[in-house]
Amino acid sequence: MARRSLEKTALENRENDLLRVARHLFLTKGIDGLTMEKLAAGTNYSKGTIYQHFSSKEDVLAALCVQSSRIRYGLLERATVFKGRSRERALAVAKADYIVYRLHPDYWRVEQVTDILSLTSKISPTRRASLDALVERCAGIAIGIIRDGIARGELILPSGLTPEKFLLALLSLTRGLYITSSDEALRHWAADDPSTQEQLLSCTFDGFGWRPFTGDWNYPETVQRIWREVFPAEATELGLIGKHSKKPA
Amino acid sequence: MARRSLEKTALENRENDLLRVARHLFLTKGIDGLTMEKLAAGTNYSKGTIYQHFSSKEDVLAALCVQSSRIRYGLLERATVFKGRSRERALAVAKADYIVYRLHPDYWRVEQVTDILSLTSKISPTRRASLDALVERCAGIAIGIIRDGIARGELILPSGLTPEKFLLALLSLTRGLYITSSDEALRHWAADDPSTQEQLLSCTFDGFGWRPFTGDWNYPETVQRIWREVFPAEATELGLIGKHSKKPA
DNA sequence: GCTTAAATTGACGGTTCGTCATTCTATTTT
DNA sequence: AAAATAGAATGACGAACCGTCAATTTAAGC
Repeated sequence: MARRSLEKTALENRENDLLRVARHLFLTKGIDGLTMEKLAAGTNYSKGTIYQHFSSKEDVLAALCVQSSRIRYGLLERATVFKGRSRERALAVAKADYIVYRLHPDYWRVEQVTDILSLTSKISPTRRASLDALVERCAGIAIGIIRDGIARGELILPSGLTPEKFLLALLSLTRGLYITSSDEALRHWAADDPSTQEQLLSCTFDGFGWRPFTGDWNYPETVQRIWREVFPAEATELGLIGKHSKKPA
Repeated sequence: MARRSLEKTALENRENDLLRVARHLFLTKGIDGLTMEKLAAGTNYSKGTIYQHFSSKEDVLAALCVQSSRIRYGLLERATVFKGRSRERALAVAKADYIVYRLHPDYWRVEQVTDILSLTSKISPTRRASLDALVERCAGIAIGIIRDGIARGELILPSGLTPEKFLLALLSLTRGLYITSSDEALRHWAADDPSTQEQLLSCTFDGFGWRPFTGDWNYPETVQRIWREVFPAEATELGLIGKHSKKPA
């Protein structure tokens, strides 16, 4: 049965090729620039072959989201093992999202667009299942840390607020901060610098009663530890860890 | 010159007709369901005529955003005259957004989609100018209230945080809460009930140091006042003001 | 070398966008 | 009233794209 069907790895390789080109097309030309024709032309496969991998153009986007979620999940798994208070670990989770945004802006944007356009119908069932499972697991990690904070008595949510609602607020903040191509005015002020995210997140954590509060803990040092201990490679790539590991003014 | 050109009101009426149908198409069938052909068929105008109003399909979306922004701006103007502490007025602004979301979900969704897809290029310049100006004015109202809070000493932002960044956080929260068609999981927990928004907003205001804090003020009463004094008609339409104006459990 | 089934292809039907030459309409001129 | 004219409306058309499928290619097995 050496050739009864295409070898598994060959299939996977081709799919990766296709997705790499798709990602590039999407990033450079936008969602309308990503067409099945161009995808075929850019990979030397025919359209028919592409449709053996993806059931539709939307399915291609979903496949990109799966890849993106895998990256995020990998980062989140590393973030969870960070030793520290629950709020420190939540900060590590936030940094994981920041890394996805900065190091994989193409993926970030794909997720944004796919999220907004409800293209559930044209995604192949198996891919939808994979994607749902991955998203669920990512959310589970965050919820887990929040629950842990509650269990340790470090996070005391106001009555009526569930961990899920709190997570929704945090996700909203993160996604809103890194929204691409919104009003120029706001974008201009928000910028991509990590300190803005840290400040806004600090205030939000404080507001929801997550101890230790901003004034009672050296969170800039926590951030440094996160970069060094959890995401050293990514920090280097982002230029956040130099020879002298001091935080620039 | 009675007929040198089509009368102004006639043109406007037709544009309103077109936009009403476009809105309906968009809401019921999604962005792909809104096509210029269907728009022509649904209004008994030909495609060529439609293209005298809108330079492209994206331009139609932008025109809908202009209408939406007008509605929002009208609500915001009313919110600003609310008598109370700065944080109370900020709450009124948040309720204005809630009204847009609940009473005009079609507009809300159009704004979401238009925001994400960067379709700046195909919008007619004059419409883009109108839209930018409106969005700017809406943001200006919110920024004004924030600045007022700072001036009165009721809001003390941490050093390094500007009013603009703070507003970005608030907008992110609002938009994130009312995001349509995201992960089913989170959507399910968040729901549309106003109390969730109020709770999350309260915590956020607290976290950013906006006095009086949640525990020091009767904000549920403020909410009641906002509905009664600022948005009575809308509250009735939403079923939030009944015969016995008590807040249901 | 022949058979056979899986893999690949690109032409095709169906849609949609945006244009533009043509047709229509109503006012102005003779 | 008839002709002239300019602005408004039309829909056929070219181009681009999606997703399909009959025809073709490829290579394994004998």
